[in-house]
Amino acid sequence: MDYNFREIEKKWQKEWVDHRTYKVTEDPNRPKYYVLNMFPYPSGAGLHVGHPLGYIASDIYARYKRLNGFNVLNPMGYDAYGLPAEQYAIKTGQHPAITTEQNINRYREQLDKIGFCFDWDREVRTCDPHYYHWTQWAFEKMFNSYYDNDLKKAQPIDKLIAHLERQGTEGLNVAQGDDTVSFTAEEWNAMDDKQKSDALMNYRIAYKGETMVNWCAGLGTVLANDEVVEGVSVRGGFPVVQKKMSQWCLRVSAYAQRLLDGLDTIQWSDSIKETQKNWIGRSEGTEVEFRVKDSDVKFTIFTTRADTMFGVTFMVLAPESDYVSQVTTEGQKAEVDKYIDYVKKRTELERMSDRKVTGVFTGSYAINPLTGDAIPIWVSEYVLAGYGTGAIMAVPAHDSRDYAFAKHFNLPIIPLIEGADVSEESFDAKEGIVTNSPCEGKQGLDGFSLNGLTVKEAIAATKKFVTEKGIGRVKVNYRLRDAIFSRQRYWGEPFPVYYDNGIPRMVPEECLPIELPEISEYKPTESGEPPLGRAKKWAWDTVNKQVVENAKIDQKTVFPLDLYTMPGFAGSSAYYLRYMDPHNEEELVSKKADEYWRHVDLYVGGTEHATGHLIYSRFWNKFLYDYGVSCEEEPFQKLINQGMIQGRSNFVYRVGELSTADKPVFVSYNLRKNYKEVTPIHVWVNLVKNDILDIEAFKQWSPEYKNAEFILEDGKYVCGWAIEKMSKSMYNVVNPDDIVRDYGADTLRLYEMFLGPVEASKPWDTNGIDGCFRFLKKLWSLFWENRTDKWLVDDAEPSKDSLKSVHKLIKKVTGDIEAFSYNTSISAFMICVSELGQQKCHNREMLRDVVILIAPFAPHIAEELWHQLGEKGSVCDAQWPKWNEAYLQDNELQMTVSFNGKARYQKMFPADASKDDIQQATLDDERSKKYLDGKQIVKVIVVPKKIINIVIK
RNA sequence: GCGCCUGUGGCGGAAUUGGUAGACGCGCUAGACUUAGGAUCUAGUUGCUCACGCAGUGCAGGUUCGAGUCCUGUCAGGCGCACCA
Repeated sequence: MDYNFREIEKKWQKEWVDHRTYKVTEDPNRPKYYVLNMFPYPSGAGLHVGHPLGYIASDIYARYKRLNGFNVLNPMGYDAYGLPAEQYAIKTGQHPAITTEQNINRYREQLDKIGFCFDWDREVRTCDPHYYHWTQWAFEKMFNSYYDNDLKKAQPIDKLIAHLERQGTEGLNVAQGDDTVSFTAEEWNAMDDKQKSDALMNYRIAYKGETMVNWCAGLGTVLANDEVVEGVSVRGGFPVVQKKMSQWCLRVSAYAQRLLDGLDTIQWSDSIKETQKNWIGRSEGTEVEFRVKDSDVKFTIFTTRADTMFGVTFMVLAPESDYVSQVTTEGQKAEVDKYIDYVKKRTELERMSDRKVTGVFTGSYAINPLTGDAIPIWVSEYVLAGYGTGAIMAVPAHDSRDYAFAKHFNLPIIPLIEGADVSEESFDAKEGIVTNSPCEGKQGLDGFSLNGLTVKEAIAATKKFVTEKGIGRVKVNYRLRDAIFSRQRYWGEPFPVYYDNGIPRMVPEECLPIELPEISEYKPTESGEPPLGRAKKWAWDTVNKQVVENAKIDQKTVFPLDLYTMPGFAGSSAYYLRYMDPHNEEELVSKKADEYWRHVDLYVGGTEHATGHLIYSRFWNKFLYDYGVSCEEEPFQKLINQGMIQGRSNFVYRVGELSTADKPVFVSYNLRKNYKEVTPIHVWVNLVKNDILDIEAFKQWSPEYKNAEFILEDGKYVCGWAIEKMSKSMYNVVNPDDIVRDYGADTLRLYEMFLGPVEASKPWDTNGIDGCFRFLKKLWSLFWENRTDKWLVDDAEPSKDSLKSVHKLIKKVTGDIEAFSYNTSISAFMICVSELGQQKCHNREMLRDVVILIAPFAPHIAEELWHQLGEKGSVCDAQWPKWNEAYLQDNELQMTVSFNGKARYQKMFPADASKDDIQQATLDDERSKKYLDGKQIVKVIVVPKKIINIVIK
């Protein structure tokens, strides 16, 4: 009987579906394990071989855990909202739901062929109202919450309102917007609804704010910071400008410290933790208040170099800063306005590509609180409005940006560190002894001086001094910005928000979900409203039927609904919780399910989500944790980042001087140097095997190659190759379906893992796949003799060698899977199977263990062999074998004898020989005499089981 | 500029705590069986050398009886952040 993978795989995939082999339910008697893949966005292109890499890796781990007695949750679903379906809809008028559904079906078909152990009963789709119900619900919960800095957790907004009613903003320590507002209880109580609503927006975790946003005209929508790279949109590469707009935002910044601290409690790679740390950007410094000369205006700056306060020679405000208008003098107003106008017109891209020194003097002076000096206040775009306070003190001697500015505008530079030469460039290092603080002949405030201290000491001393004097305070700043949460798009979750006289109100919880309406066209409206502006009738229906009735408001009133939709990361921020209890209509996840599954134990996905999804969902989960909805503060315990699979393109070489329009001539790779005009042309990789072109297939590939001629080497046409991104235009996309058809799913699974470490990026190269295919055939031939079709399995006593081979394998594979070192596991399988073959071992027990071990990697063949061995049930429910150390021991040890660290010869010893025996026997050995030869023995080092090193002089 | 990671044959990649570098696979070479081989099997395959041997993990040093592994410097490639005060 041959290894007929087509029949085997078809048969078992059907059995698994029929028997619900992978269905999982909460079972308090078994330990749980939660394996999760980042769910895919179902794109129209379908899967290529790179996509399943992570799924296979996690599938192996899930199966391994199950074989070890764990109750394993391994779900799959779809991140179904997204831009491509919507852009396709704009072009063709086809509803994105239809496109998405088609793509999902295609994905599912492809996934099913690979033999994953997903529990499809738990599938979720972010675009399903039963699912986004809970996305909207979480948003409402965030709207109705604020962040208490003392308790370090989210709290119901009612608690804050009660505080405001009692004592205003007095004694409040909460996360809030950039402008700290304060008012009394009387003032609060005197406010009308609209004013109160506006004031609360400053505290809500989900809030609507007038903020600087990344506006992408090309996409017609705003974008979050992680969706913009180098001034252009990640999707589409359109330019992005900064614009002030009223948008929904999430106060992610409130959780900055917890997001940072949480990283120490989870097992993620250093590089991704580092990326998140950078993104959060914690920076400890000092805030100092500067008074404006001849004015009541005061403003605050943030600095990490408090030690340099004696060297401040000018101040700089961000162009967007509110202080600009307050400090600009009449005489400078025209020039400042002109400058601000210029800055506004520049896109992010321009700002980044040309870093010109620009700026303008406001006409005002600030008073340095330590020296009493009056220093000019400037405006420049190099100071960012979004970071710190949007204002800085400039110390040109010790900051390169300030230095460039000072040189350009001829402002003074005072060096503050002994021996620092600032004639050519600034001295930015945070080291040295402080001088000129204050300068000779001058006096610091109350005699304050930093001279003679190290930089570190000076920073500490200044912090202490300004705090005591009440002119400053220690402050921690974060680079992490609040997430802009609304998009001017159609294909996303609608906001459960309606407007009552301009006041945003949440749709009552019992009316959720607010379903995405049908609209006639997917473009923005003529008046510039988002696409949902076209859904007037729907808005009326929804509001009246669902909201107004419920709120018992006059039926004739039509409240406008919010016309925005939520961004892509909304739906992916809590999907791991929903998988725990996907059909629950009452809550996001039941207490019981959540407390059983708790959190994802193993999360597998790409690094590209490091500063997006992986930050947002940690934030989202922490918020839900504060309310006890999620019982773990960190959602993803261990994270594995699978590498990207690049494409391996093949080329044919067209010879210009020999080709005509209807008869092109191609030269084989190694002969191309013999011709002058040789043009490489991408050729579809499916027409090439082991870099040899299938000439007939190539001729049929395209009409223009019908009459092609070939200059061959050794009777073959050899193609060139290159590593490129896997893409249609390079003709290097490899479809897993083709591999499954030609080699089977088990070979595909093995080969994807054998390519290299899961975490490494590597090119797909089908050339090596035969090795894995051969291995499975060899495994098969331990059971069946191909020629005679004879069943070989017997119950004869296994030899010592066979026991050793199999137990070595058990030990190796167990260790390797735990370490996600799948490629070395497969090597071990190859060695073991080849050893058993040589030993002619067909022992039932040995083979049974091998079948269980291979089951996570190649489940189909394992299941088939399992049944042929006469075992009952599925191999999935077998018990993972344990190795026996006794079988692994040798009765003889082969050790290497070296002299002065140089290996010389091999020597055999009894396994139980003592160190002294080994040492003596080695010194007595004839071969040793040659190297000893009258030299003195300094030391003998015996490394157990490995090496004897004799140090001689 | 700051931070992080990686450098091993023709290729993908192996090497517990420092202990015979190159496992395993691809490719290549030779042989066997074949009408045939892009099937299968066997043997070989880091380089130089007929050989004994010698050299060898980006480069230069260091620690050690012994370094791919540890330390210092340096070069190259990749990733993240970036006018963040």
